[in-house]
Amino acid sequence: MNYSVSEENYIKSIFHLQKKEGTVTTNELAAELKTRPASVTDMMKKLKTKKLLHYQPYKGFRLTADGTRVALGIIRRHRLWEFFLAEKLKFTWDEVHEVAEELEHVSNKKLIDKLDAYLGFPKNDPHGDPIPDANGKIDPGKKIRLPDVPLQTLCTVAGVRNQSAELLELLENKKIKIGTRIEVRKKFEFDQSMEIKTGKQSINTISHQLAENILITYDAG
Amino acid sequence: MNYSVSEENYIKSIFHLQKKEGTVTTNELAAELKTRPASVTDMMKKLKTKKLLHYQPYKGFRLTADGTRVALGIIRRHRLWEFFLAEKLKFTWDEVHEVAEELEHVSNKKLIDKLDAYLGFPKNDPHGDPIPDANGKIDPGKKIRLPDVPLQTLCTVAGVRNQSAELLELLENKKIKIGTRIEVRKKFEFDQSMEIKTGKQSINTISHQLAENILITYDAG
DNA sequence: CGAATGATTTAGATTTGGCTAAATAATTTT
DNA sequence: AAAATTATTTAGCCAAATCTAAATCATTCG
Ligand SMILES: [Mn+2]
Ligand SMILES: [Mn+2]
Ligand SMILES: [Mn+2]
Ligand SMILES: [Mn+2]
Repeated sequence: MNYSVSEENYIKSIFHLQKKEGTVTTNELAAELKTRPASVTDMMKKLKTKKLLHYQPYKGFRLTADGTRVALGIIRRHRLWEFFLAEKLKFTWDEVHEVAEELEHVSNKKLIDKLDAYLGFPKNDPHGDPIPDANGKIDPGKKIRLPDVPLQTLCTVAGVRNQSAELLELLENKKIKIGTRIEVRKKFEFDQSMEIKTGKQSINTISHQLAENILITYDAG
Repeated sequence: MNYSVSEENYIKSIFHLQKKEGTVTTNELAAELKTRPASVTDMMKKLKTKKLLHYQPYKGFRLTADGTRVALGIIRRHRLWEFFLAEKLKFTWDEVHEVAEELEHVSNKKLIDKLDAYLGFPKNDPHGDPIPDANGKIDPGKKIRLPDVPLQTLCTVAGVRNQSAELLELLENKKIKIGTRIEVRKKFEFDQSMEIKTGKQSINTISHQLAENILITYDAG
């Protein structure tokens, strides 16, 4: 039940990559981790024997339920430290990630749970991303940024991250408001723009900047 | 200028061990780190090529000035985290060491200096040990526990760690009071008792419990 | 002094995580 | 449906940090 820094970095990357496509390829993961495809294959075999990964040679991979639980633990640590760094140590939001990248690997449960309590059980890190609780659950009513929603998942607009007139104008034009039902159909690698379906039928393309400012909740159930 | 977790653990252990005897032996260090003498020899060669160590085969080793600087950086990180864990996260003093043992290896200077500031530049960790400042200096007027003083180093009694009648009675009997000049002559492994010279000539043996409660400062210069 | 003893180093293996180059599988073109 | 291209895995190395067993150095004692 204890994983090396290297294993943890692989697990976390797989978790993030599979949000986009459901399955992760060797080359994608190698690029993300700045390593070589052959090294990825080696680690995949290892994580498979540890039952953290569904993996068939040549077919890509996905985390198992166990793997997902481990990933959420790492993400919890990462985001709690980011919150601490920004809130208490006065790092700016763009500096916290690099430091949290190291702190996340100190995996003492009592430390993290006490840190969580000390920080007042924050719901989101300084980038707006949700912080899993001690059981690895993300509050079901929790607001998530639209780019973090998996494809083909129906959800509901719950808020925006800033109140500028420019943003509100754009939202009005796209007919997106609190309560709008929304589903991401496709994400374009090139500029992170995405095709969404809102309401009953209308299909629309929105920029990454816009998507980042839309918060949603998953639908009940 | 960046060292592995393993290198750091070796460096820190050498620093602590050489306080007692000035020089450290292979077997001592192997016992301390729960590893084998052969592994120690390998690492000593490596630290020597990095100029952190004075080392002649069969002759034991000592940190160089560079090695000492590195050691003080690790000790600074360790003790600041211990202070944080006790003061902010409400760990008890006997729980902090184990967690700090991991956190000390996250060596981001900005992180540590901001943590120091956030904590209000504490002078001592929860065990009473002094915390080196950002330059690796221990406040020259800082109070150190007598067991942490190297052998044959003249220093001055500056305080005690508790005010119980029992302690004061013993101190009076041994003729130790604030301002007494004191020098540790010998430490006995068996019970950590030590032979000290106080004032002009009197040689005396004191227990570890007593020594731990005597705080000293180094003499000027 | 010269053996015996104990401490230390050397030699040779092992594990983990990484790399390059070559082989093989899958997909896309023609 | 081949051929060409791209993706992935295999094979063979390497470096760091460990270990065990054997060799060597240093010290002590008869
Ligand atoms: Mn990381
Ligand atoms: Mn973040
Ligand atoms: Mn450590
Ligand atoms: Mn301490």
